[in-house]
Amino acid sequence: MTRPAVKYQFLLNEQKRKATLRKRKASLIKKMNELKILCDVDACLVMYDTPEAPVEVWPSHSEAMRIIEKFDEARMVSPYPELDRKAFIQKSISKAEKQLKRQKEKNAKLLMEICLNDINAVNGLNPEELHSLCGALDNQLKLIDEAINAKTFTVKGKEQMS
Amino acid sequence: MTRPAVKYQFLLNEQKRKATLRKRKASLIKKMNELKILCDVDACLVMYDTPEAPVEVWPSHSEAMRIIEKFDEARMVSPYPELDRKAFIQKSISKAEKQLKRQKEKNAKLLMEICLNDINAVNGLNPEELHSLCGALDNQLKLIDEAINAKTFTVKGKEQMS
DNA sequence: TAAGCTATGGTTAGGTC
DNA sequence: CGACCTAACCATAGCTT
Repeated sequence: MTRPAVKYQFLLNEQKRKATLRKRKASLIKKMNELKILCDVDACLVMYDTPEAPVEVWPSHSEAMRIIEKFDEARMVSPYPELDRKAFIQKSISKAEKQLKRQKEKNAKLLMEICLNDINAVNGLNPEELHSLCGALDNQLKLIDEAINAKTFTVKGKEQMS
Repeated sequence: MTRPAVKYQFLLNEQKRKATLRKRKASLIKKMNELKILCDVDACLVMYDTPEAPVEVWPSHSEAMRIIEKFDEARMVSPYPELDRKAFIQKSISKAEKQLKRQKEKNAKLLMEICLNDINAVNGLNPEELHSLCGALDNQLKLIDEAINAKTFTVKGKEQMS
């Protein structure tokens, strides 16, 4: 990046490579955390140096697992193909319940932040910004409704199964 | 970051948040790719905006799956607990073979890069740098040996099973 | 081997189109 | 909504310790 003294490619010098890896890894994680805070996205990073090296995950083991589960869902493939249909749906219900819980926590956190930290900021907002804020709150409420509906639907599916 | 006009936290203004997400996401991926090239690490990023939004993965779907498999291994838990022992070990063999293939590809790529692109750089290296380069090549050879040994061991295990 | 420093240049918030 | 621009601001290669 900064002052690329040599060509922009694999660093043959092992010492330089290690130093660069250490510095840039820290920066990369910092950037990811900033993005998570600023935009409230879910993100995780999985990295390893060599196939023999231990895997490193950010921001945490548990959050990475949670986010990667979403990735598995997106593949439209059950990560547990051996489970029968009933067990898989029960698993989905459990997942939906956890998601609802997380959504509630997020909403509560957002409201707390607004109430505790941004009361002055809210007072100082212009009409357009206030409109945006209202929109954001509406979105949060909508998300709560959707999560509740999703749960209701899932529970109905469960009842139909048994 | 740059000119943080407001507080460093969740961006309430949706338009600003989207713009920031777009810009920073691109930078984050760029940084990750730079790190992968400069230091030859395996890394992937999994991210989604809201639980309803589609999952985004970098650098690619297939590479993310490969890297996340390594993550599953690190959990010391089989992602397929229902498979019997024989099937699981066969799966491990297949994985080891793929890993050996990747390692060979990496070594070939490294040697090609040195031969094709860095012949002048190698000529211009001072004794200390040449020493580092030799060390790096030794490491590569060592990794090849280790991969071969790992495969041999695995194949033996397979034979013992049948 | 890693931490601290600094000049250089890459990143990015805000504005315009 | 996003592409483009510019003035800050920040990341980081090369050194030193």
